[in-house]
Amino acid sequence: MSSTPESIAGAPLTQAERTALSDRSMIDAAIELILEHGTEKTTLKAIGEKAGYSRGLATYRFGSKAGLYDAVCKSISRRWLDYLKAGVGDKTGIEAMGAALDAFYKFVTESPREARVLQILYCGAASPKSEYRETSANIHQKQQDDVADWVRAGQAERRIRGDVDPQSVAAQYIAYISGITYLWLINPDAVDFRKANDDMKLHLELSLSPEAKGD
Amino acid sequence: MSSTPESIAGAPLTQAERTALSDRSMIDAAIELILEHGTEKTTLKAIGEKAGYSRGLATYRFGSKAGLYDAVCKSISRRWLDYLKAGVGDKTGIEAMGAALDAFYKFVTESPREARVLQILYCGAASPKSEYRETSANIHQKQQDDVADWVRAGQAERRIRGDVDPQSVAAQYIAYISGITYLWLINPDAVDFRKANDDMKLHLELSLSPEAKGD
DNA sequence: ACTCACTTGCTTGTCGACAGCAAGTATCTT
DNA sequence: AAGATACTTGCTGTCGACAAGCAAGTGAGT
Repeated sequence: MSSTPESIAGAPLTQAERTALSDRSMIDAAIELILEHGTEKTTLKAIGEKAGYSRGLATYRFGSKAGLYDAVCKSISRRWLDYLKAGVGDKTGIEAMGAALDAFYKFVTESPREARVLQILYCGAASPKSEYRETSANIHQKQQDDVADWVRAGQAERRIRGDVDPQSVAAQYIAYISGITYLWLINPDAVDFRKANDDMKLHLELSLSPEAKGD
Repeated sequence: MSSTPESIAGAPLTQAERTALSDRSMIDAAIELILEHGTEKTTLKAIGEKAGYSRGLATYRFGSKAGLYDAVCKSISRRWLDYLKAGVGDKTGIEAMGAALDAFYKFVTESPREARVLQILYCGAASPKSEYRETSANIHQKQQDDVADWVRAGQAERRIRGDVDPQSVAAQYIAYISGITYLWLINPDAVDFRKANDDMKLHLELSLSPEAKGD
């Protein structure tokens, strides 16, 4: 009976390859199932079996349901950061903020499933005793700090008015993205991402550019 | 043996009064427990017993855990709408949007527990099969429509530039409130609500008022 | 105003499903 | 071959849900 799952295709896998494969499979299965049933109604048994393993592997590997969701969260976040990096490059100021909105739109349209699941997980992190709350808080904090840096750089180049507080602008910007994604999640038809982002870009221009009244 | 829970205080209660009392008690208990443990780790047994009843009453009365959370969501929403009405009155345009931000700040500072729980419940509504998703979607949609009306009224009075789309501005505005509340929830120290709202008001002024360049 | 049939509020017994754990088996590694 | 590591299976306590039962409230007929 040499037809173990791995050896069917030929060469046997190393231990490292086996764990990498089962990790990937279970994270993918989790994404699929969260999309369909949400985080609460998705069971570890369903995840393990959909990935082609036993009901117990997910717990064994990730320690707990929250541990698995934390891994999924980090996995999708990495993908999103790739989009972000590719879109923004080393732009700064209003330009960077506009490019990030475009990157986000691209992420949502090209990988809507990942985007949805990421937002669902972020929402789960809002619960008082969520075990991956730190993960969400750190990601949001880092993104907010990056935006604040863009604003500061823009101010240094005199392309953003000097009397705005970078941290506050960044908070507002991140809040918009988080909020619009939530609205899209609970009522996809009610949100026109393209239009909302274009309007946001216009408003950023109007409220941040130094040419306007004041400053 | 006339010392039933109700008759201790004197007059016996009517059926309607009894349900009103137990409903209220259970909703209050749920708010308390959600604050402490989140929605998932709060049990119906704990809610019923904290309210002074049996483990089974919550299920019996609200049908399911989701049914109870739906009731809590609606209960807190009503309170928030009171704040909103009192703060905005019949203002319109940018003024109304500023007043709503002030009302929201007041709600968050005066009833932080309710505000937190409401946001936690909204987050729970993001899950694909959440049974109170409709409730959240409706509330957000209605608020967005109200804001759009303020914008239209402001445009009619020539106090808001005519070339912005009311629906889009409203979406952006609601997204900001939703997003900043989420950020506050997962990391309360990182959000200065007062400052963020003041900045938001300034940016609304800059991007919506017709005196600026263009239009 | 008393009572008896009926309704409604609430509790308790029970069940299937779940997350998590520990002990066991199969597969790699040296 | 023998140890290490990937994975499975047996088990337990707890959960939400349901249904049957109990107790308190209600109202029509006398």
